Amino acid sequence: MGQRKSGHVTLHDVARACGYSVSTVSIVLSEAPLSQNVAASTRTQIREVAQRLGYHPDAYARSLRRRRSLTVGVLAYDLSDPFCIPIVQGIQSGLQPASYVPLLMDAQTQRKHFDSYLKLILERRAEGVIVIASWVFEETNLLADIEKNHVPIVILGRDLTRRKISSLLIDNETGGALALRHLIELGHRNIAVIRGPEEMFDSEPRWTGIRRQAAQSGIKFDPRLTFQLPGVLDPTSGFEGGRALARTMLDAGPPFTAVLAFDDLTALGVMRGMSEAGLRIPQDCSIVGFDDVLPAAVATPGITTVHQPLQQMGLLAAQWTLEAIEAHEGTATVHRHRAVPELVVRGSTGPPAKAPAQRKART
Amino acid sequence: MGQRKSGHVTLHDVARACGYSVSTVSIVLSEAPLSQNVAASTRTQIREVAQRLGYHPDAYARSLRRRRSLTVGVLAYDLSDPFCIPIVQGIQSGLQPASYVPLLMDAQTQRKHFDSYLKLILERRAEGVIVIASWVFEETNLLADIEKNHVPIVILGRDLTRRKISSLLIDNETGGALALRHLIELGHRNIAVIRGPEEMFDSEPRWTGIRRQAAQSGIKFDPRLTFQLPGVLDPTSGFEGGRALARTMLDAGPPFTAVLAFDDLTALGVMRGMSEAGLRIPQDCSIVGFDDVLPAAVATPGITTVHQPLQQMGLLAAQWTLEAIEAHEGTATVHRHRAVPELVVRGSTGPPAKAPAQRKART
DNA sequence: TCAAGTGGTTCAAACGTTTTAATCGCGGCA
DNA sequence: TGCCGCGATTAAAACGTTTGAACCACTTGA
Repeated sequence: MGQRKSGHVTLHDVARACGYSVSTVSIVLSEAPLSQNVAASTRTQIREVAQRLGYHPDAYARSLRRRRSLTVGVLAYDLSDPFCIPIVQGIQSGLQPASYVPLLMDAQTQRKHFDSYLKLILERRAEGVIVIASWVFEETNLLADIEKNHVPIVILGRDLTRRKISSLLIDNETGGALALRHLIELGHRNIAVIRGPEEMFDSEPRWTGIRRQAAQSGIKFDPRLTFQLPGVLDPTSGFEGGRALARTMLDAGPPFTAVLAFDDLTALGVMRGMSEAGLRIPQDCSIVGFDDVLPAAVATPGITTVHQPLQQMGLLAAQWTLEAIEAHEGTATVHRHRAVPELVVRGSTGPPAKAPAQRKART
Repeated sequence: MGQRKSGHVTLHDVARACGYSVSTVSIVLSEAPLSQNVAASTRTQIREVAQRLGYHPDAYARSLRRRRSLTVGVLAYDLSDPFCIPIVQGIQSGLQPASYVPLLMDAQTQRKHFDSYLKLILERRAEGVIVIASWVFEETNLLADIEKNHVPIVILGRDLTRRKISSLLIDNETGGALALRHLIELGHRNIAVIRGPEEMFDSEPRWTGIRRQAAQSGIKFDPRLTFQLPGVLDPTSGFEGGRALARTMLDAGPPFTAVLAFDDLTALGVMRGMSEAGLRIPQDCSIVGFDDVLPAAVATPGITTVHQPLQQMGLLAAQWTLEAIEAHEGTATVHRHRAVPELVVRGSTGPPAKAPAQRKART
């Protein structure tokens, strides 16, 4: 057809094809206020031609001129962690009504990706940035660049309010306490604990909450039954870690009737490990997880866990971002919110066995 | 500082700050061939100032001028389906080396999103489009628009080669046959089957493969043990469907020793349902899934399933796209590939029980 | 008759880059 | 002396839009 060098149909093409000027066509197709002055016949004609040629406005040219990208960068540390998905969906639905679009980037737990995607988001002139950071996220100096360019940031999973960055957190302490309390209320006293890896921000506060609750209930943890996951590479390593630790704790001595796992994948790993050792869940040993991700919900028995309102958190993050964009240069308030966790009781927990957990069969 | 109306630092700002012209600065910062002619001292000075001001080139202006966006649109039908994630990761790693960036959109199984995101991808001048379509994907006329604008498309999960669109498929027939054969080899004869919902493209060929294998092995399915999942809303509905059907099949008569489920989530649902009825997996009933998604791998027992090389498929899709972009207007070959499925045997299958499955306890 | 609308349409400048062609001072060469 | 080449830098046009201001041919009110 009448295509030019570039493969795309432009305003020019449409203008030429219907005999009007570029301006008129633009006014009509972008439904500018002025389009009321354009004769109705002209309007329909232009629209018709545009449709026929398959015209779509060039977002680059448009954003350049309008100086708005209607884009919010979303940087997730790893999409293959089921934890991220509901958050992203929440963000998406929060952005929707303002007709903003997420520019979604998956860092795949690699620092270099993290940096380059942050740069990319900046170059694409996202009007705001939302970072989902459960780890990897060390204070890049790119953050400084983002601030220099006056792009508002919201961070999920980490408190950076002291750096004037709105932060959205899970109340890990309360969550940890909640999980432990549940076990205690069921009657468990000898409880094995698996702490998260050092690199994760969630590990420490969760452990703090657990100890707080333990102290409050007059419970002591046997150090021989307190473990720590090694550094994480990918989300499934939590599973393998839990599985391995299950054997360790069965082999290495002291009796216990329940396991408090760092997160759901770890809990699932423990469940597998226990099962391989011939134990039944929850009759021989109760297991609690954390996060309430999909695999925990659809396992059998379902994993009792601490639910986090991930979707709402995503939504809120989106709203904060939009608000900050709106405020523009103005007084962008720095928010902080701790989402309240909720215990979800499923089949993996029950009253303690009379005889404490011990290996029943060999694999 | 010396900021203008727009919050962003521009080439102009840098030029003014260091006393050189915009051209020189551009040449240096974009490392154009000409930059060899620029005095070394000038170069370092410019770089230094740019760094200090936090300059990042405007992707909009740049792409507009260069007429390249270095972007490939990726439209997933639903990111919350764990099925999508490995594909997306594959795509990402396939795009990486060519320094293309995925523009990732999640249609969330909503038709309207699908359309508007496809439009958006077009407007953002993605140089190629990859569609992950297990359903919802009816022939939008937007597809025609994409073609009019000469943007190459690759589609995953559907054969559209007759419309000259490169298509990447799972060999559902072989996969279905594989799953059934496994059960037969274990000695199962009375097998319940759960077919996929009509709306999904995978349902029919998978069922065809199953019947082919059945005929070949001289097996007949009892129509009272052949079910179909109702239309799907979200990925978890497969779970609920399976759970409900487990009860149905136990209640409604004929004996069976194994269940062939449409996909992993359904299989997990069946497992839950069976367990609630007091049956043990695999002793009392074997279960096979399809897809090999994360929840199936980390459940206990692990779900025996048909693995699909999702990541490689994503990679391949990315490579095809890049190739088509490269060819540009030229002879873009239309590819078709059927990925070969592979059986993954886990704990959910075993030899048939002496006594066929039947309800043991009430919930 | 003239000024002031009015409805319909267009000019032209801008947005922030990239890139081709030009500019400029200067030493060397014939 | 005039010309060339050279190294360093810059002017200006283009990419596809949007938009305030202008334009034009009318009509209308005074």
